[in-house]
Amino acid sequence: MGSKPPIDPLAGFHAATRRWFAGAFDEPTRPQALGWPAIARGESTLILAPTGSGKTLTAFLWCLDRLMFAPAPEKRARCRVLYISPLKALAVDVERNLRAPLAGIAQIAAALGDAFVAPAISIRTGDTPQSERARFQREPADILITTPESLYLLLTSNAREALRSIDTIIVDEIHALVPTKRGAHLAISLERLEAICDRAPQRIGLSATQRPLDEVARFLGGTDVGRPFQGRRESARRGTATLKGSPYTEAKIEREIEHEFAAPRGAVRYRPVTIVDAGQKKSLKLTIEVPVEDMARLTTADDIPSGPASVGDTRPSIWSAIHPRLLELIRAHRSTLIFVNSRRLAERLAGALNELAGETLVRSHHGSIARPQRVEIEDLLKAGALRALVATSSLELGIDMGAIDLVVQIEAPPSVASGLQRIGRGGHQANAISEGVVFPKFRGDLVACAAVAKAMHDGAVEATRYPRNPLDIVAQQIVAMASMDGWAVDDLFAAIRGAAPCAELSRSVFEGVLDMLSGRYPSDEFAELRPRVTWDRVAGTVSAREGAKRVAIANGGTIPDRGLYGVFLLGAGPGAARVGELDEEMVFESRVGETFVLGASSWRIEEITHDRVLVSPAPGEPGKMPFWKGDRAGRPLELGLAIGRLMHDLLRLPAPAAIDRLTREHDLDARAAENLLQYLRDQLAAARAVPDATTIVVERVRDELGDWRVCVLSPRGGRIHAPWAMAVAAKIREETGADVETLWGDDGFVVRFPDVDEPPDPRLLVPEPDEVQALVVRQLGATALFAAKFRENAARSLLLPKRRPGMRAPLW
DNA sequence: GACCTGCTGCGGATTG
Repeated sequence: MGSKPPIDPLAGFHAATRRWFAGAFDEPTRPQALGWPAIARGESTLILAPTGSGKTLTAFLWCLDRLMFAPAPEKRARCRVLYISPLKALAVDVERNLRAPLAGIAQIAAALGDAFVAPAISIRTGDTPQSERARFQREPADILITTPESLYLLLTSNAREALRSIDTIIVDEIHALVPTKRGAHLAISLERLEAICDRAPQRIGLSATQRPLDEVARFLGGTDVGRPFQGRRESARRGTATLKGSPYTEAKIEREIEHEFAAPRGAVRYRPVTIVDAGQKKSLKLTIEVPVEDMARLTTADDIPSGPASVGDTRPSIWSAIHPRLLELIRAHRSTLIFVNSRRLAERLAGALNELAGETLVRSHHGSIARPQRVEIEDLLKAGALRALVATSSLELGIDMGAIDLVVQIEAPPSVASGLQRIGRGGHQANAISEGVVFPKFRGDLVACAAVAKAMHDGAVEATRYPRNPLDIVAQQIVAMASMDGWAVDDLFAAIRGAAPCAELSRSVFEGVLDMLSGRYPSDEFAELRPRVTWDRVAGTVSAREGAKRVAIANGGTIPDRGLYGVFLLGAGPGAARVGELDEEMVFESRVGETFVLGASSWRIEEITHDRVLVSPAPGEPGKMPFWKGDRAGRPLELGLAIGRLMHDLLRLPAPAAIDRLTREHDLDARAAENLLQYLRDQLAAARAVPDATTIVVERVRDELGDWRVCVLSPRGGRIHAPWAMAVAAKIREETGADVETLWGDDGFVVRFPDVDEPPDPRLLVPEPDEVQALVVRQLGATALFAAKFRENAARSLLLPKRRPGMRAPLW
């Protein structure tokens, strides 16, 4: 850790590898120079490597060297390197990026007269045809490139035999997986792999800037308890001991859940992982630009309709000032990448810019655009053939986009980490400065932009944390594991606990999952659920029941289905000409003959079937803007507090000093700084207080119906405000009997009191710290959020196995 | 009044 780079990081490589590298590059990048020694020593290694720092070779060059110049093993033990990407597009890109070094090194080795093996590479994702899947099983490649979901499927099929010889695992863009259930799912898959491997594989993780790196390293390495050391007979004996104890009372479960979150980490032994922090602070040139004099008094009308409801609407809008300025920036640069925070805005902005330009200068890119079109757009951008692209976070990570020389961010990015990722997508040739311009949309947004800019310069990314004890993931993996092997309960428990997210899983909660999977439900209401496994408590074993494997395979993975309709070109062949997808509700509100916009092009609806929308192109025609319901990101608490501190400080500075600080430390242009200060003055005049890191502002108003509404203003973000609003609703019901409606967001929450004459008591809005948890727990079950999350968790636990592959899954 | 809510992936084994 932190060791000095050796004199020549290439010294240990074969002569051909060295020569090829020296011919292709000036010198190793920092991640390569620092990472290779640890990899060469065979240590599991986490490398923090910025994009564009040659991370493919950082992770792979030792593998390639070894695969080419070590004697080839027998055919069935051929597969030795496993590469895991969170994105299919990145998997394809990596395969392409490996070709040049393989060919180059081979050529030099041939010239030198040295014997070498030409390693075979195989990609396995959802796009891989059946024939190739079968071929991999017959003739394993030396390097397998795959996704977390496909790895799970491989481990749950006969193809897993080819994985036993794997000695190196590379997890790319690991930061995108760590804080998610997708990551927890992968962590257990890695333990399943570890359990079948001839020897424990070396794990190599590649990460963007993250904090704390220890947490990411624990995730990568897992724990030592995972490897089942005990014989099965002994396991069985210990299994019987748990039979006598009565299973669960509600109080016991509550204590267990409490314990899960409070358990000290001391007892767990994590596998050693060498951390190589090769991140270097990238030079950022940021500007927060406000293209109007006064954001509170907008004069010009926006001439771009934003949907059917606003046709003919000419409300003043900041967009009419942003659009021309954006066009100016695009025309002054080679390739501009514009990030927005929603798909709808991506479409609208691309359309507006093209209209203003009088040509198709700009395309849009987001999760609802069909993959072939996205690939085409990405290629154009990579080649520098596209002047500008409006994207959501779909382009935040993954393949390198060398040609971009300007990144624009519309409104504050969702977090400091994503802001850094996004601005870093520009100018990422070694040591180039990343240039970014941020346009706030409204005055409150301006404050957030200012706080993020400073935090980005400081590299103050939000702390990352992997989920603890995700029982839905545990359930799914247990079914998959049992469908492949009979397991002693102790071994199963140990294997699951090898994954860092489950390292502190308690025995009784684990057995609770087994209870559920084996059909022991707390109520007859659930009796129709089919048990997936048989748990023999006397023998201490778990085995699969009929059909378990099919369910595990057809419902694997963690990403919830959204019930989207596919959009296809009318008359095109099956599978071909997919344009993208639309939200269920959007489709229900649409009729044949209407036009809508997708991918910055217009389409006419020709037919709507039960699972797809058939369209024909309608170039040049105005269309309505689709909407999609995504998950709300929710501002991280750390960013919320940074915003709060900034407001607090600014209020206590004389105006000239505040302006000075905003322009010098927060990258605001002069108009932006003046607008921000005016905003704070206006808020002070209106409410005599500004919400900040230490002040919460409560405002009471009567709405149009005469009902009381109470607004609680705080910058702490939706992740805090949601449970806070729930606690408030519970408290109000318990103390006054009234059922209130609540609404929350990143800047506070609103409570509506129907049929109440008296102005509500503000003390109801601020529950005591020691009552909050109980209030939230009481309220939670009645919320729509809980219902949605419960449904997702049930699906991940394989309790809702209704999905048919390739078919739209309706949400009701 | 003004701004108006992300992304990621996706059967295997066998039969005819």
